[in-house]
Amino acid sequence: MVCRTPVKVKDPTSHLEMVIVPEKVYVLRNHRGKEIKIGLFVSPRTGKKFRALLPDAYQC
DNA sequence: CTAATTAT
DNA sequence: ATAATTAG
Repeated sequence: MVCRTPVKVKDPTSHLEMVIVPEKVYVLRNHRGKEIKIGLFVSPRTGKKFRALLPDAYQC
């Protein structure tokens, strides 16, 4: 799932709230059916990669 | 602890 | 191979 929709996430490295497009998005579903969405991001400031929770209603 | 993904 | 990510 490659996305273009910007999301507001907190960059853990710079501790800044930023609106960026996730590089990759995937869903975690445990054996009990609980789902969460994770985005893989690259911080434009540090170039560091990080993962963050996405809003449940996020679409690419 | 589990799930999926991928950078390290 | 392991960390990181969330929530219950």
